[in-house]
Amino acid sequence: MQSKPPTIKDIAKKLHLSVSTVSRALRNVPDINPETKRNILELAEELNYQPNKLARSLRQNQTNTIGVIVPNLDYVISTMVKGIDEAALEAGFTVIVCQSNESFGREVVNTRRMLNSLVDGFIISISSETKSNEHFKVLQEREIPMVVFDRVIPDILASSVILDNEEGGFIATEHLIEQGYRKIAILAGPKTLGISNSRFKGYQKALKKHNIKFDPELVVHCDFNQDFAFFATEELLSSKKRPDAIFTISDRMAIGAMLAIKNKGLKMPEEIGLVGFNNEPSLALFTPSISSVEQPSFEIGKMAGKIFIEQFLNTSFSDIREEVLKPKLCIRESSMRKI
Amino acid sequence: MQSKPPTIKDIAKKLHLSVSTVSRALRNVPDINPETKRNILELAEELNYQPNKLARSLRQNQTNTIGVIVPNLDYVISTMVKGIDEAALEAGFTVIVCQSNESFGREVVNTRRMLNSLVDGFIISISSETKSNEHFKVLQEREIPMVVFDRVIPDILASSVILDNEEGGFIATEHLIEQGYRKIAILAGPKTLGISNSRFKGYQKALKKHNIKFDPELVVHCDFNQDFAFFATEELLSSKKRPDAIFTISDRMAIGAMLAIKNKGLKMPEEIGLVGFNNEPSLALFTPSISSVEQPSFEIGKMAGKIFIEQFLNTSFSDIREEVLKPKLCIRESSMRKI
DNA sequence: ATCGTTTCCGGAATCGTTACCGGAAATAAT
DNA sequence: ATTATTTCCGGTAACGATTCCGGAAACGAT
Repeated sequence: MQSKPPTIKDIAKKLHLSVSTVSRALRNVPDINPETKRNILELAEELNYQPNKLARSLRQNQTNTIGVIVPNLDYVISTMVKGIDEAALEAGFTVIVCQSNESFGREVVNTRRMLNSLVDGFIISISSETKSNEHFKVLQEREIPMVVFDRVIPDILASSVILDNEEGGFIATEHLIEQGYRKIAILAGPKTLGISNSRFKGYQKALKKHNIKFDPELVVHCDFNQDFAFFATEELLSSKKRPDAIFTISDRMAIGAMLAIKNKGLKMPEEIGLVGFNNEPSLALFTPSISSVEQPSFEIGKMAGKIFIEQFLNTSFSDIREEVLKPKLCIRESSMRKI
Repeated sequence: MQSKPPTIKDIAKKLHLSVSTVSRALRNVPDINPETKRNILELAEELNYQPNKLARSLRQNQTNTIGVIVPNLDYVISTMVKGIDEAALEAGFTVIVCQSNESFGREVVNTRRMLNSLVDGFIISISSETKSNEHFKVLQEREIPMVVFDRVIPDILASSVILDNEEGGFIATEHLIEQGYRKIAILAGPKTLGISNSRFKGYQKALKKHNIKFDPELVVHCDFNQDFAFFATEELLSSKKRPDAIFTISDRMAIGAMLAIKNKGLKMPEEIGLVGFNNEPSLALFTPSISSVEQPSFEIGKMAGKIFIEQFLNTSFSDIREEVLKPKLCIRESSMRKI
């Protein structure tokens, strides 16, 4: 009994019209008698007609779909994706999300697969492995719209929406300094990532401003990973130069650090301070609750989406935009030594 | 300078062949001279030819894409989706994920939109609002393959993969009983959801087995929501019949409950026990760490994916399968009163 | 009455691919 | 040598929509 979904042809036949007339009625174009249009729309409604998107996209060479490529779907990024989603929805676009799982290979594959006429363009946050940008240059040659966000791609001509990561590193560090901490360690992320370096730079800037000598031994580069952070912290705590505060550039790392601190039996915030980055909701639930740098994730995503749409609709060559949004410090128990 | 991507036609023209020959070479079909096939493949490689999926899908009336509709992307469900992803990848399928955000309306819309020739079938976990299943009956009439998982749809003929939720409720409750708790409250989810009721049933069964009288006042139905759970727990704790243990059917609710318990100044697990459901990773990080029922999420997803593929490839009418996987209790500090 | 303009519609090409049919050439069988 | 069978390839019609072109009918103006 399986009946195929009705097509434009079925409607045309039943009303003794041509497919072109039906097509005109179904879209919002002139050159159509209001009455016949009404008839067509009625029958379409009755048959529950739904246009075949494949056919339309094939013909129009346009899919009204944005390909979003992200390294993972953690709290921050999934919030950003929601922002993209909202911007897309408002413009009648659909979003397809692909995780690269921090793998360069999958990033390349995903880009290629989506490019096969599935999407009109891309909104991208690169994987931590990604160093080359060859696979994106192909897109540029074909003039396929592209916006990068969060983790941007160096040396590529595309609009970008990012957090002011340097500012984030700065306010976190300065806050610790103001709370009286002096030997502040940083758990920085992988050196390959721009966001790591920017946050690290902000850290250094804050130290300099307050005349605290920068000590390279208090810097640990490790993966965005709770376990790595745990071990790194253990090592820091048992070294001669035991820090009296730790700034981690992600919350996962902050949690790892906290576990190590608890293990060591140190009191927080009295003996050691801690500030994370991202402000994931669970931070408020720990004892002590953990301070963190909050970023406007949803807004970043939404802005990326809006810029994409804008550039897509602008047939004329639109300008490259670089949006930088400001972070905000969220102070909790883990770093509140002074009342 | 934007050059359109090469098509099968371009290849044909350059090699003075017909498109049908090229098409044959590009697929794995006989009726082709090995040498010409080699030539074609070489040129395709050189031009970096990628088949246009839209055209292929339009022609074949098949997209090799599975539409996955979920109420949200929390820890458990996103793990399940990863399982689906893996099964799909192995079979050469792509997955498109859509969140209904627990809204019936969006579920219907998403289903309809995806159905417009974007997907070959569905793997679904319904929203908590969903009561009617009309929008799925349409799928059945068109014989569109469909597998339900996690939260199943009542009264519909489709294969399903779920957790043994009754067993989950049972082992959690029995564990609390074995730890000496007697007045065990349950924060059950929305009454509309099958999983709520099953877990509740398991709870009752455990009480009965151990000859503990069931007390309806210790049952609270509320949303899967940390705040609701917080207030519900506050109320429970200040009532005459203050419970000495709480079983929540989700971890979010467990966290809410724990906050209320801490607020009240009760000692855990000495004065009150707590067991959650889902075993989210953060549970281990709280003090005290929270016990929870773990489900094999990835396996559930992967099995759903496999069954889908199987049914899709089986043109003959395949059997309805009902897979029920077993949960596992993960005991932590929040419920360990006896050593 | 003639010509020009609108208004409205149909025909046909097109998007890139696959599927079916048939036919020429080469090979095998009688 | 004739027939039968492979082997390999081309032509063409789909799939379902959009788009361009042109033309018939209706209307208006002179």
